[in-house]
Amino acid sequence: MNKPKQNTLFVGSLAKGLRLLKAFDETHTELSLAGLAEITGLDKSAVQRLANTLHVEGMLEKDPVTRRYRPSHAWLRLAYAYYWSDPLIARAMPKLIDLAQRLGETVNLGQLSDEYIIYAVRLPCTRTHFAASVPGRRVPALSTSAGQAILATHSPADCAAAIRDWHLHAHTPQTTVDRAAIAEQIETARAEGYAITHNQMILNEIGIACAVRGPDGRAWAAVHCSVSSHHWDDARIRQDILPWLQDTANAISPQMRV
Amino acid sequence: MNKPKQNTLFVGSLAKGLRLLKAFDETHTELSLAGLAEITGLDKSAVQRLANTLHVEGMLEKDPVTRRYRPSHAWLRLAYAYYWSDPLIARAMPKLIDLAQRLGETVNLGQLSDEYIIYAVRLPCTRTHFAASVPGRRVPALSTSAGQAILATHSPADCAAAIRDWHLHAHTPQTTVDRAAIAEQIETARAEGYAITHNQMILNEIGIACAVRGPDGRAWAAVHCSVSSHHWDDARIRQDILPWLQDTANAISPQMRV
DNA sequence: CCAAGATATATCATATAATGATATGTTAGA
DNA sequence: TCTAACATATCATTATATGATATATCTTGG
Repeated sequence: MNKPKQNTLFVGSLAKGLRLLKAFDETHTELSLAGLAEITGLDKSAVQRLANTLHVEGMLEKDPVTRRYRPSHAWLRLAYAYYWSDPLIARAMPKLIDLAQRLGETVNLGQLSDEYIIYAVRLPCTRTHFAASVPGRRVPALSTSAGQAILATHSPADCAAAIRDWHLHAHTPQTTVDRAAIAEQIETARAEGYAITHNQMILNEIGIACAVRGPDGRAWAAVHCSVSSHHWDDARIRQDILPWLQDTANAISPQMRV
Repeated sequence: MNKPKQNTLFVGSLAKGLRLLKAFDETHTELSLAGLAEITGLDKSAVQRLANTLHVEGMLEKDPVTRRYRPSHAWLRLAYAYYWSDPLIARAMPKLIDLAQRLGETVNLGQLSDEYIIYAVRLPCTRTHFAASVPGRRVPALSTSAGQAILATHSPADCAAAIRDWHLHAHTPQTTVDRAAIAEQIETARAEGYAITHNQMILNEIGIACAVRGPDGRAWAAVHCSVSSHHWDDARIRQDILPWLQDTANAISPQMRV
């Protein structure tokens, strides 16, 4: 039917099965066969067989009464395997815990994943919206302080390309969609060594981030702190949060050769 | 070749692909083709095709130099989808955050998953071992305070069957492997309304848990707190932790019909 | 309460697409 | 440099996934 990839070492049935898994997100928390068929673009029969297989294999929960499918606990186990596989997580975790306790504010570890920042670790210290309290959320990198702090460590060329090409999405009316303005913010971040954003993902939210640099000086992750503008202003953030944040980011960064 | 399940609505290729995903865990953080073949029991060619497919579809990262495969960020996104799909998580999260802040100790939400407790939410407030700081870990239910608190809400028959049949694993030299002793502990939990365990997963660790009951009175989840026996004894736990823990568990439990 | 529409489940002949053996290319270690 | 282990590529074969269709079941509105 569709032949999107190279042949003979690409197993289409497996790829289709993965489409079912990826169909679930914030807005699709449980799906019927028909719903799955619509989202994935697969025909009824295929969805039936694939969903049944995933159910038998423990990857999909099935409500016996509504017959709808939901993600299973296996999805959490995969995340657990991820955490062990990424050495950065193990190095960062104890320091992030200390930081969160010291600040009393929500602390995150954001990682660059293509054009997006994915929050791999979240340590919420205060009630926030749900999306900010569970790991795995993915948001456009340009709109986040973490993304800006990371990009500020990349070469000017890579950085410019990112500012030009990467996706943007106005989560709030005040989300910065002007790419020139974003370029300026990143330049500031390059000069100052940290990034601050306002009202990007949600109103009255201030994000502040310091990059976790690799041995070559470039960063692929950032320590990030999210606070409410009701309780904090930029001056106090710079005074009471920034120093600890920078220390933590530096401590996580692997030692450079002297 | 192998025909383990019913036919015609079971897609073998998809099931095999899932075997590759499940091959990764604490001890297998990155795997070569040969390693994957060994763990999954699939032949070289199958592993080659399936791994390539998972890589192309973004489910496996591939180190260009070692040619080894690792879990990708997509695994975290699946967890994110899970969190949205489980209504208990949304209800529990803000209350767990409050509890963790109040206690200053690590707070977890454990859910019963077959014979195991899977820690869906972890809010570490103090440095612990890595396994206890990231969500998704699965441990035998009988060995955890969360599992005992949950089982104590089930019918005596179900409870007895669980104590008889469920898997046990001695994570420490002091892990309780005597099923009669576990039965007693669960009876105590039934009477007291909470469960306490010592040195089950790691030495010098005290676990305390209160069940989150459903509308029918039975529980499938528990709020759990893990503290060090160096800093806490049972008396102080009962006085300074237990009341808050119980309040939180009750607040998460859906209202019963009056 | 019943009928109509939607949705889930089951069946089956057909050819596509997965299979696994083999061959070639590449890396790492002695 | 040679050798062993591993990764990648190729290909004929048929087993396996496919999707159309038929039946059962649930849901909804009159």
